[in-house]
Amino acid sequence: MYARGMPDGNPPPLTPAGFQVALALASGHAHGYGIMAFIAEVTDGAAQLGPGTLYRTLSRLAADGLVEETTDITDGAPHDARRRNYRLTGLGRRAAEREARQLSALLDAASAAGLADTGRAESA
Amino acid sequence: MYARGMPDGNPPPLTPAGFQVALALASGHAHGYGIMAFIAEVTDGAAQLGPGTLYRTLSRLAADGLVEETTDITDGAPHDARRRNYRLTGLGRRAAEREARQLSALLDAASAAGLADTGRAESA
DNA sequence: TCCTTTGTATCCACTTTGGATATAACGAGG
DNA sequence: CCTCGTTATATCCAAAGTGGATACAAAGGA
Repeated sequence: MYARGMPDGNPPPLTPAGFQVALALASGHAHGYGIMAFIAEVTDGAAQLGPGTLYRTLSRLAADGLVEETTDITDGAPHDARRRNYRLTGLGRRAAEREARQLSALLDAASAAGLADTGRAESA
Repeated sequence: MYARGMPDGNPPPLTPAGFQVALALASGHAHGYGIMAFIAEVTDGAAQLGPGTLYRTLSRLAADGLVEETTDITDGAPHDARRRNYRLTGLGRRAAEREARQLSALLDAASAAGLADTGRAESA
């Protein structure tokens, strides 16, 4: 029995913060501080992921098997012993993909309702 | 003083449920039950907005001036006295638009990270 | 009449979040 | 070497948001 979602089955739903963390990891940011910076940058400061939410979310994701800590050093970075690096597991990736699909459906509806400057397919 | 956000200034951020409700209203669904059905339909049953969250969210949005109750009957519907109809205010619309923009930014990042089957601009 | 569906409302327990606080290693400058 | 600002992780508390059960009642068809 795992905390949520079977490792081989369907991934559990992601919280908003969980999705943001997964997105940052998928974008090549491996450690906490980098994740915070990335999210702030992508959303232009609008969505701020504070340390409380961030580290709690990381542990939860790890406990659920969506994320795992890595030991391999990202060479290019000067090796900071304080850093803890993570990567998405297969399950975590599937969870993020699913969440993205759902958000996409909502945004399509938003476009249809005239709430979004349709960067999405509006025609046809 | 208003609960959150000035009526003329910047709208307050929407909760996930708040965005869904606003989206449903913008899509022409005026009352609670219809909103629930719409969200379930759009997300293909994945995101379920239960009655607890729904009605609580509606009152909160109303208290914050993002939504207002309407008395005008949507003719075409057989007039059901039980229904309470709502519409988005200007402030509410701006809040929803902003939220859509933010989600859009996150989804763009998700596309860039290979998490989404890019329905969005990937080319160029 | 009876039963199902539509419709709104409220309650409780749980999860999630935001923000403050603490602690410490890193790196640059003096 | 010492100090200071930044990077970095961790934990705590109070507040906010959510999910689901429960309740109640009107509408409408059989």
